[in-house]
Amino acid sequence: MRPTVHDIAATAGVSLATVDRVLNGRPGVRQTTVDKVEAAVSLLGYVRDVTAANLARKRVYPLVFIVPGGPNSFLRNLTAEITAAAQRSSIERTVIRIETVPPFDPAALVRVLESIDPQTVSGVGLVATDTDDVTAAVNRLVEQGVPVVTLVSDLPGSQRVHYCGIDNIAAGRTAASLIGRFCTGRPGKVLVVAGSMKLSDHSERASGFAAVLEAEFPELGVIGPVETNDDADTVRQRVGMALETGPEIVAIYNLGAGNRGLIDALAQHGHRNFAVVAHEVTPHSRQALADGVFDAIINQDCGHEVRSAIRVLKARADGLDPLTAQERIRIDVFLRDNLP
Amino acid sequence: MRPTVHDIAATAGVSLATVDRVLNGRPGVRQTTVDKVEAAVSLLGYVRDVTAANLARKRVYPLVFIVPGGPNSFLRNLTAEITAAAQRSSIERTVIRIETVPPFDPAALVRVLESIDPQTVSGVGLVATDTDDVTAAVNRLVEQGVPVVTLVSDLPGSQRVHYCGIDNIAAGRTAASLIGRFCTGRPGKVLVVAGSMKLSDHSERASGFAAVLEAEFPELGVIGPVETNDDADTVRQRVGMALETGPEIVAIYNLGAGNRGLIDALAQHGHRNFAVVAHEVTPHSRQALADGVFDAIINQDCGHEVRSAIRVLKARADGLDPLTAQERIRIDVFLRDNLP
DNA sequence: CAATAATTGAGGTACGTAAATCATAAAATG
DNA sequence: CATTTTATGATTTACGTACCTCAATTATTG
Repeated sequence: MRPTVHDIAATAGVSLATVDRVLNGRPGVRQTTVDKVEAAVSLLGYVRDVTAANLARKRVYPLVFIVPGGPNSFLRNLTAEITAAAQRSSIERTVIRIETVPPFDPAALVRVLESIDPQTVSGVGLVATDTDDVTAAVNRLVEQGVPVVTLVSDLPGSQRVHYCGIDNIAAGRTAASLIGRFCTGRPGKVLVVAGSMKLSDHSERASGFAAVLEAEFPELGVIGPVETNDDADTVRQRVGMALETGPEIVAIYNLGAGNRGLIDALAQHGHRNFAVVAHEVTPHSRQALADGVFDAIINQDCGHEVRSAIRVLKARADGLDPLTAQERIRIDVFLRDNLP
Repeated sequence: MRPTVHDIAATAGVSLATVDRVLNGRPGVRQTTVDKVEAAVSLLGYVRDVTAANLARKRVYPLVFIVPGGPNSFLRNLTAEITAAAQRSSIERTVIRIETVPPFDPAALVRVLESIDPQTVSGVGLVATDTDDVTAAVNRLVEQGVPVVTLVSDLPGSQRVHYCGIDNIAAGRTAASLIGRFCTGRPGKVLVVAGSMKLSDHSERASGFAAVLEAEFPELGVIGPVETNDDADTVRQRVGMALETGPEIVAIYNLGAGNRGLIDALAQHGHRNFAVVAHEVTPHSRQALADGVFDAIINQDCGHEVRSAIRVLKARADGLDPLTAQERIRIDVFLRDNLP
């Protein structure tokens, strides 16, 4: 049987009340007594029964998630996963509030971050735009004792306690490997389409992609990245233009959203056997992969990301270190045949 | 606040004891009273607080896992994951016993299955050999009320309550897609290496692979599958022989274990730019991928499989339906650049 | 109708922890 | 040394559920 607080009290030769004071960092215990209790804890290998503790203290974790609005399928899916997590609230003792902000609007993000009350909120998750004002607002929250995690897109210079998302440099490198091999020696250009270089996930993908292409597939050059603000119509126009004016294009890497626009552009153009790699499984991209319009999709499981974010925030709210090694989000590579 | 048994008792107009009798299926309650209580439950949306319930009943789940022994890296890793889960036992209220059996020995597997006491064991997980005697032994256990799950390799004709592993037909198809694309039009033969066609995972991969290759890449033919019993030395010999006598080989798909032997054979042969796809990330296969000897690795995360198996067995032991949709194990595709 | 059986209520204890109160003991202060 | 402060002990209640006992009520049977 695993040891309980009673066992600790007995072996340390102190009362239950003192054990409780030590374990929960309450004042009024001499250092020598603290040491005695901690010795007993490590001797017996005591671990607090978190479920019993939560039961006793009626703990809840009020969390806030900030997600950009707009039609982006991936972000809507992310929001749906947060909502699903909110519905498990009663089981997980979380109280989740979702704040929607206009996309590509750092100022709005900052306003929401500043409206958060450190007294009543025990953790914040956000999809960040990598700008100085957002970084500052995040740092301010963290300094007030509110753990903040970034989702999908990181804020590398900030004090955020964790990033819940894929390694985007590796994702870009993977895309380059795939495109390079799918083209096998055929020289030409790769059109790179991005949403915004202000999003660190996009800029990281672009740099990883360019690095591998240059090093391993010198016969392929890069056109772009073309910025589209993740708008499908813009993607359609820019890709259409590029395909007409650049006959040497043999592959396309869309590292941002707006896959619908890419699919439309390719349909208009009459397929010229491009190698096409895109990001995120959505209804449209899934269909394109099944139809052979896309060759591969690089995906991040946003359900995993949300659940990981919640675990990390809860752990930090309790002053624990989350097992960071177990919270790594994998880069999924989907071909037509392993699409779930 | 979420409703408690007290709330149920109050709205149903019965005592706490009666609510308890209904919720836990204890006898001695009139049907009309049962209905009243159940009406209150669904009216208030009551969900039992599992943590409090487990605390009160001091529930433990004694589980048995049966894994083949031998040097197979993947299976050793699987065993390590089960051991890791066993170390979380006190938290998860499981008591896990690991039984090691000789590999490729159905009779030994049957003996262990028959030694299991349905009274004291609340669930069993095993890596199955797909033979009739094993199927029969599994069915006997299930009929005695012990839920059984298969890990890694399924037992399709049996009564096992769940299969914790990847879709191996899809895995084979994915391998074919990758090899087909990596060869882009270059005609030739693909050498297929397997452990044993008695393992349903291996035979399913082989059939998925052959199907896609025939349908989509008619310029590529199949040699094999060569059976090796997952022994690295045998793999080395058989691959070496094949490469010498079959100069038209352009790609290799090892759908079984023994990657070490494959790597050795390729090294001896002096690389002739084969497209090589193998299964499972192990220290050797990881190195081979990094070195460019392998082009892709198809992987299943055995940590996920073990955790999923435990969740399913616990749920079934409590008479609950596990959320099968959430227990699907993904097919990971790793290239050099997205290897974790 | 009485005897018996089936059903329900009332109340308690337990699980492991949190958190509070109040009394007592020890240490520090003047 | 008396007084104040600080530490500690002893005890209790609570969280939501399980499970037990015993008494009381209601149905069912002969």
